[in-house]
Amino acid sequence: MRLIEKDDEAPALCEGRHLRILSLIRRIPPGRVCTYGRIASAAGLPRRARLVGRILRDSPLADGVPWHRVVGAGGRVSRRRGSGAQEQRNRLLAEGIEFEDCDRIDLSIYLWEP
DNA sequence: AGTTTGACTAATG
DNA sequence: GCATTAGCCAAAC
Repeated sequence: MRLIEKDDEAPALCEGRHLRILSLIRRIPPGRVCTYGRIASAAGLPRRARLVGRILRDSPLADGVPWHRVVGAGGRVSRRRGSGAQEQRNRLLAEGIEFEDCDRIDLSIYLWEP
């Protein structure tokens, strides 16, 4: 039996975590949103909200996931590089989501929980 | 190998 | 409300 000499299994574990998070995001229905923190908790990773954002930003596996339906706690669209935030706003508006005070989403209406 | 950097969040003043 | 702090930790530098 071959001993594990290197860390060639670690990436698979990371990838599993990524996939678990991404598959949750995929389940958010159109016209609804979820938060980074809730996605993380639902994936069994409480207090790992930053990981969710980082995956959406970096992972090549994030192709095709409705990233625009993930918002910050309190229903705010997170800042980021480029015009992604505006794009997210547009997509959410296109799905019928209304903003309050021009920048906040009412989670009591639009929040989707896994 | 140590430090910095975030698509985050809850708590506190 | 806004600023700060602390917790979080994988990637990038």
